[in-house]
Amino acid sequence: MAVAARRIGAENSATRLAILDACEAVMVEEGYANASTRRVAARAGLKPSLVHYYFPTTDDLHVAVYRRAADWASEELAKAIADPEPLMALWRYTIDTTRMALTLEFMAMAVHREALKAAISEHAGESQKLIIATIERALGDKAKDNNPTVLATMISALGRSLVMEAGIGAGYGHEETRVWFEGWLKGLTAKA
Amino acid sequence: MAVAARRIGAENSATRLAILDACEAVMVEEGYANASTRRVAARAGLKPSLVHYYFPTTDDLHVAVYRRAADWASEELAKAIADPEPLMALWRYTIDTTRMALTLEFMAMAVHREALKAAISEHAGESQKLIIATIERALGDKAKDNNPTVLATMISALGRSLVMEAGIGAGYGHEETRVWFEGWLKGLTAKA
Amino acid sequence: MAVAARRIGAENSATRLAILDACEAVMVEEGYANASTRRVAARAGLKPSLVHYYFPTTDDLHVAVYRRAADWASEELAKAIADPEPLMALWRYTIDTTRMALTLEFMAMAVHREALKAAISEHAGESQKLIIATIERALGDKAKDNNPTVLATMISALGRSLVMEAGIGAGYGHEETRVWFEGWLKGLTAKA
Amino acid sequence: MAVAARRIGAENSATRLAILDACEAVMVEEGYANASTRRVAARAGLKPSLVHYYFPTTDDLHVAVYRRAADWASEELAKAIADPEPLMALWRYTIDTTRMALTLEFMAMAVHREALKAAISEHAGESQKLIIATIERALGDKAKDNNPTVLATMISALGRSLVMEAGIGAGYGHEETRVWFEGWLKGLTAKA
DNA sequence: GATGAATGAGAATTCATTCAT
DNA sequence: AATGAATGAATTCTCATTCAT
Repeated sequence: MAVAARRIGAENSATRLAILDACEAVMVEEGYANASTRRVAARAGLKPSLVHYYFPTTDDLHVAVYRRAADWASEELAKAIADPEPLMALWRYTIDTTRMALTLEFMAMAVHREALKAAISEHAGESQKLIIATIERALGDKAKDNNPTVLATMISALGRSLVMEAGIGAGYGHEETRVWFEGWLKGLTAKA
Repeated sequence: MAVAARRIGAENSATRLAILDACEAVMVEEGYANASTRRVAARAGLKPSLVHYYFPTTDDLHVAVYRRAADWASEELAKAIADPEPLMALWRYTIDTTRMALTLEFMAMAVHREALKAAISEHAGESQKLIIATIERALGDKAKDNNPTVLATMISALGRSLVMEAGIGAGYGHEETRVWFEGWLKGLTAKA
Repeated sequence: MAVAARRIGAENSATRLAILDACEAVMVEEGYANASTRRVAARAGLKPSLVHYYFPTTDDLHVAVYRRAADWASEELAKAIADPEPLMALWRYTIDTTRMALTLEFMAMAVHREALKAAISEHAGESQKLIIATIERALGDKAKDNNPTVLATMISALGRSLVMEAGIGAGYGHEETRVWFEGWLKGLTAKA
Repeated sequence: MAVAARRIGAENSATRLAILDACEAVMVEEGYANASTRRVAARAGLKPSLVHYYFPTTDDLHVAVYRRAADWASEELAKAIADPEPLMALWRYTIDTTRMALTLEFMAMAVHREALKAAISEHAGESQKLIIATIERALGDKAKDNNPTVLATMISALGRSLVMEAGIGAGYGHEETRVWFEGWLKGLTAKA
């Protein structure tokens, strides 16, 4: 678009943040399909027009919410990596329900939205590499017997599934698996 | 299943099936949020009123699509279980992209829709039990070293993640994991 | 679009015609830029949604109004051509203020709207050919001294200008020109 | 002109001129209906507020654009009149596509806008008188056989029609008429 | 079994305009 | 001289749903 880049005021104006918060809340509670500018505005106690003032298109809003969430996630990941027990910290980071619920909402949305696809894909790749490197470090010698890439993927996959099924109330056997997996993870680190 | 069929017209009228097909296609291609009765009608080349004639509410339609998909999935699962190599068949069943893409769409939708939550939860539970039993049988003695419940959950989790990330174009390290996991699965079965 | 052609009921349902009438009126009185579905609905005493039911997009509505007007114009032209004094009848047809005001509105609109451009272009070409043929016939021998194509173009050009400037309240010298031109036209026919 | 200038800031500040240029461009390319302050601002690479700073209301902006265009036109007309071959120069001035396209846009707009109606009407009257006087002078004795007022009106009418139809891609027979008319005009002047 | 008509709600934008700084 | 914030009104369009035939 030819439009002069509409950087609205401070990237961190209180209003802007309120809108992002509201949108995030609506997404988690009612699903991405319901995160309309109207609903978000209502949730934030603002006029719909104001939402459009800060985020010209609904897509812009969604992407902005994603970016902020992704940035937070990166920070959390950085902390986890710095933990004395990085594997367990990684696992806790992965099954953090609140964050993961939002992530899953974005993943569902992204399947049909190019703008998000790109953003998520990039962030996911970076995180994944970081995680693999951390696991490698954490395992030390044991990395030979336990492929870090495989382990990283397993952790994400399992974490996602647990949160996902908790969301639908399904999940027969998940508690049992969680317990077993945590025990196994601890075993890995303990001897390492 | 708990949901009462609010269907009108023959259960298997060609029109009814065409509507279900169209709805499924829209869901996979454009996401559940876009599976409106109008879009589905357009896709099927039918009038919107006709869709409402068969499925009074949009929810009825979505649930009907889910029910049919779940029934198909159950049949596929039954076949997999009967396979001479049940573990590998289970794995192939799990990572069947087309089916899984639809399933993921339903899972995303269900988080915010009670009617589906119940339906999915029930079906998932039944499948899971069947899968666990199959794994137990397939492993025989080895079931002691490889908890079948954990294995079942791992298979689903990994399968879902692979399909999910393929959908977004993300997935660093997934191919490597898939290869490793299939090898490991084969190893299990080979000796079993 | 994949949508099943949405032929709404009888091409001549009363409602449909009321909408076309209202749109035409708004266009003439407030200009094409104000012929919004809302305004048209208000004018017709109908709900805006109903307008969209009959004309999915605003463009569809505008084009439909144009087509009807063009059909009417063709009929009027046919009558004029059949008149015992075709040249004068043609002139009267050309400076029919009501019709011409609408035509001018469409021409202004068409400059920036492809769908209309094509429709107008086609209709104008057909009419022009008919008019030229008529003039040729009316002039008989005199066609040698008065190029029918030129005359046809002059008649349209002058007619348009007169109506146009009457609309703006400008038009110094137009009355004088009109009188002179009509006298000249009469002279042509008289001797012919 | 009658309309009071509601201008703020220097009459010729670069910004003000940039806004006028942008508005003119939008009008020609997208039509007056799309010459909103926002679109104009975007086109000029400026903030919408700035446009309102220079032109409090949208109408002010449109009128200012018209005024400038009218002034330019008057200058061009003056040059044409001073030409050794004033009739041909007048004709070239009339069918200058760029200028005429803008004029037609204003005429279409003026039909429904009082402020413009007055401005255009006044300017058109002045120009017309000037043109008639010029033709009278150019024709000399021949003015008896070729009514200058009629000729002036013919020239405008034909010029407008040619540009108008070129804009819509219509115009069967227009080229032929143009050639004939130019020949005729030359004939008039040659012998004069 | 099917469909046309109608409606109210909601969604995404766009816009002109005001105001405080 | 310029601009960010805010707002209310309009606009186009989509949707689910109801109803009468």
